[in-house]
Amino acid sequence: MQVTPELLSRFTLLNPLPREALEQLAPHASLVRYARRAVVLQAGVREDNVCFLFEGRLQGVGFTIDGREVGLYFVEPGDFCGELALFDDNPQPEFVIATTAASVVFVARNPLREVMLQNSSVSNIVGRKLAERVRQMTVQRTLLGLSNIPQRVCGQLYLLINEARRKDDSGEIVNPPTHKEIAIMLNLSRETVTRVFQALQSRRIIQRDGPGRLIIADLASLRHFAEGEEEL
Amino acid sequence: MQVTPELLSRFTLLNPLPREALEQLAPHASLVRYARRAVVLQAGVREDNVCFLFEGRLQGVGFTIDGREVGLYFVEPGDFCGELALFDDNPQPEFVIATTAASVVFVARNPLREVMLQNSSVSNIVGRKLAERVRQMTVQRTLLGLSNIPQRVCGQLYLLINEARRKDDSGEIVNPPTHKEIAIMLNLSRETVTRVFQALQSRRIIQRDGPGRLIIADLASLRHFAEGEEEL
DNA sequence: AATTTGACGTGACCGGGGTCACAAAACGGC
DNA sequence: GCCGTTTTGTGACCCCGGTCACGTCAAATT
Repeated sequence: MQVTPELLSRFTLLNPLPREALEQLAPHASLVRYARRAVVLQAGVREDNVCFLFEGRLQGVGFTIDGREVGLYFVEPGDFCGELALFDDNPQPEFVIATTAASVVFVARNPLREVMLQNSSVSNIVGRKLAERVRQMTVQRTLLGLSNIPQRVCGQLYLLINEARRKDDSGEIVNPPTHKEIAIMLNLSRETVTRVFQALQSRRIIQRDGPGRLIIADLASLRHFAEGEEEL
Repeated sequence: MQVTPELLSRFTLLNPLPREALEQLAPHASLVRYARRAVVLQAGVREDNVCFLFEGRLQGVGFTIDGREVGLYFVEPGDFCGELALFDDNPQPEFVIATTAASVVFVARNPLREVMLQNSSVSNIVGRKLAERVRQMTVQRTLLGLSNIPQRVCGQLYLLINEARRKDDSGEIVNPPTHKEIAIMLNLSRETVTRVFQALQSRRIIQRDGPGRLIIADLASLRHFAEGEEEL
């Protein structure tokens, strides 16, 4: 489906671009809808598109040699993935999979790369974004160092809230990831995540609200657990 | 200590730079020696230098809330770290520590950034390097997904050889990391790494050669273990 | 040479999270 | 609404890597 410059400008990465650049990119962009579980980006091959998420949620996923899934990061609406293709011609290192029905905007890599080079301020923006991803990966890796498992889960939950809306002492996660999706992010089994969630629910810290909405009723307590000031 | 353009050009990142750019950078560069265990880059503060490793080995290290060390990556001679400062003003996310006595070349971030911007081909090189780091982190994270622990250790060992010299079916690691340094990379205890090393030594797969040299006698077997085709 | 330090080696114990096996509930499509 | 599919919930068992507590050894420091 065709994409307008206006749609492109709604992404934080592209928003600072001058109008002309957006018009240059629009013909090389397309809007694609994916069902839950669909593969958005393939691992091991050179992907020729950068993928901007419009709605839904994506997850970067790797696989170990013995076939175990490894969760790498989540992509929230407005964010993007597959940006490594802008820097070199090496293959995409991980799969990107839709964890919910999602619509994404693909922008062809070569035109985007040209825009990046011509507009020197833009390559800054892209670089800044990539740097931010490295920081995210570092935080995520540090989470895995926690030997207290409930703490690890709480830390992940807290990160997920940051990415979404957050109020003073409560928050919510729309279309929360499944327990399994969280589990592979944290090197845990799905059952363990379920048990931690149970404990948090019985303490009225989190609360399900129908389908696709998780309410954080007591954000302060969650942070305490995440920071290890209190044991679950 | 003063740094010559020639010294700068010995780093793969800076090597493609034109002579004039190197001369522009040299006055803002300095050679510093560090003892083992010294902190080369501080976490949580804005670092004003990019750090090029001349000799020795560095390790990126994070700390969990409960004080546990988390190994993030190794830096081998010729490589660099602290490059995130080139992209934004946010703090350095992790510590970088010398695992052996090391000499590094600090290049002030602002001049390097300017060289990067003026020489558009150079920003490509930096971006490419950053992309490569993301790929490395992805591989490292995937290693942690392996539930078979000896396999995990073998995989790490194999990565370490790649970064150093490697022949057809044998190799060596000079100044190998300590067991503890490997352990924190893999979310393992030091003892577990020791035991795996013992197993590999008794099978004549690896072999210590005095201080500071680890010989991989049977690279093929090591790869088999790393790929899970054989159980240790 | 004596002392200290840090790395390596090794055994015993134990606890917690993986695994397996189900059951229940929620979801989605028709 | 109904039914297949997916997700969530829960118990029992058990293995294996963490932890602790040493001992050994080589190198650096005095």
